[in-house]
Amino acid sequence: MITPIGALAPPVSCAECRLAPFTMYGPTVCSAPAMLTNLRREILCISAQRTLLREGDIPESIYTLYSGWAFRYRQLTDGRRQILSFLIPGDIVTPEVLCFGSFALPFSVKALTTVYLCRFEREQFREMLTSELQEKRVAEMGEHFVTNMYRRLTDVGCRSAAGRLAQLILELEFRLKQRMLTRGNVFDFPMRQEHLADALGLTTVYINRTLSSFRKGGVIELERQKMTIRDMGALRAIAEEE
Amino acid sequence: MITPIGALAPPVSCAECRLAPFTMYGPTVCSAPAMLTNLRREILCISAQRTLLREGDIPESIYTLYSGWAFRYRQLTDGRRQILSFLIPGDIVTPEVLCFGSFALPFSVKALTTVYLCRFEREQFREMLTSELQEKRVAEMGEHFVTNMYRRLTDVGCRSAAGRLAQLILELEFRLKQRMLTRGNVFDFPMRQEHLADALGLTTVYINRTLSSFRKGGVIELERQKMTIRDMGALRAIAEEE
DNA sequence: CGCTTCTTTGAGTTTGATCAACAATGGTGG
DNA sequence: CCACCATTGTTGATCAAACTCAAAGAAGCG
Repeated sequence: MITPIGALAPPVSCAECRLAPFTMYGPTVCSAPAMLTNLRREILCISAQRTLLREGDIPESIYTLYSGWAFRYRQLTDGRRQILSFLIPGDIVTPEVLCFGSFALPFSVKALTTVYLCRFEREQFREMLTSELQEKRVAEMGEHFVTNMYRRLTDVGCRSAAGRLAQLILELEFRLKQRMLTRGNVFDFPMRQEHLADALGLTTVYINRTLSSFRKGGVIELERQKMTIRDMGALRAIAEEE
Repeated sequence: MITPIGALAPPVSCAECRLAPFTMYGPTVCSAPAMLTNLRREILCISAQRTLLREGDIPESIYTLYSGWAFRYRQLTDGRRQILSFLIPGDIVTPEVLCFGSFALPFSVKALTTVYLCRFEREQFREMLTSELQEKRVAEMGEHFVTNMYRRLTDVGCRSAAGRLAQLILELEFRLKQRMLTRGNVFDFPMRQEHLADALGLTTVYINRTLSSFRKGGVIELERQKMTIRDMGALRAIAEEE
């Protein structure tokens, strides 16, 4: 089942969360769902376009994204913006705060759609994860995190427009599939072309042309915020630029 | 004093290391230099162009760079290469291994000049830093690390060739100054234009033209691997692109 | 000195940016 | 339900930043 974008509030008990089992805090939820529910301080609903966290903020809480999408970005003084990453349901908004403790954020976070967030006390959440031999999970998260960052940098530094876009689509498909948020090759894709442009270091016009070349080539379909991968092989080939 | 590039072997005792006080493990060295020296397993000398660590390696050791420069990079199948970061004397080669423990490296590391490395057992080095209330330092390192990564991505994604190059020069000047490795506005700059190109997502030819425009504008001088910033204000202005 | 690796420069090309106009789309209030 | 307006997406024409290819100079090194 695909989550209707930004529409669902989290259940009262974390035990009923259909998302949690597939996240990095999944094992904790499975072994002690009541504990997690107890730690949850608040459920927040934030509408599309609102800023959740601002560069320089020192967050005392850990937020998990239950439904809807968000993105993390840095803004230059002249208005240009680099989107650092997209957040999908089940993501922790600031994993680096889990790893390193609180510090002045070097980025802002904005809701792309309406989102529901679960708020936890930072230290409690940390202890929960670091206590019962789950440091491993935190470490794993850190690894994924830096690995992903390096991949992004490599993409933006080395790849053509088509390569970068294909790479991003594949990354999102992969992450959404892990969370059981795809149906076959169809999944939510709520970004405006402007977001894609800012994430990939391109302009909206060029994103548009690249997307339509994908469409004309029968590689993807994209309509009303739903992405369909029509030709996975072709998309992979474009991504690898072989 | 500027370290002659890649020429100096570390002293027998860490207490005499002139570099250590300015690094992230500095406080430890200052309070217990003998302990650090005891943990040091080996001193390695590796000549320029040699690969220190390969993508996929699972390092059991922590290496610190005592003298010389190195760089961390990812290579695409078609030969293109993205340099992720440059390592200068005093840097830990794989800080993420300190933060997250050992894992398959998502990048390779190569010596840019001849380098001297100090090798430590990973877990011992970690314990040393995490024991005596110095988790804070590890966390700080992690922060700097991710912050820097986001800056890099933003640079490559948003900035012009001149902006990126200026940004890189300023970053290196800043880091070298912290380690007392500059003399006024002069510092070592051992990279070939090829390395700059691969770090910034540009070509050598274009790096060359951008560098010579900087030179003609009286912004920098670069000769025999020595960089001189002639007009810091101008360089900053180019970097910010105001 | 001779060889190789770097750097520099020129000419021509490409990718992706800019500018501008217009078409869809979606949400709002009447 | 429709008219209206604000976003968002699409397309064309033109432009510029950065790439490619190629060849000649410097520098470094045994």
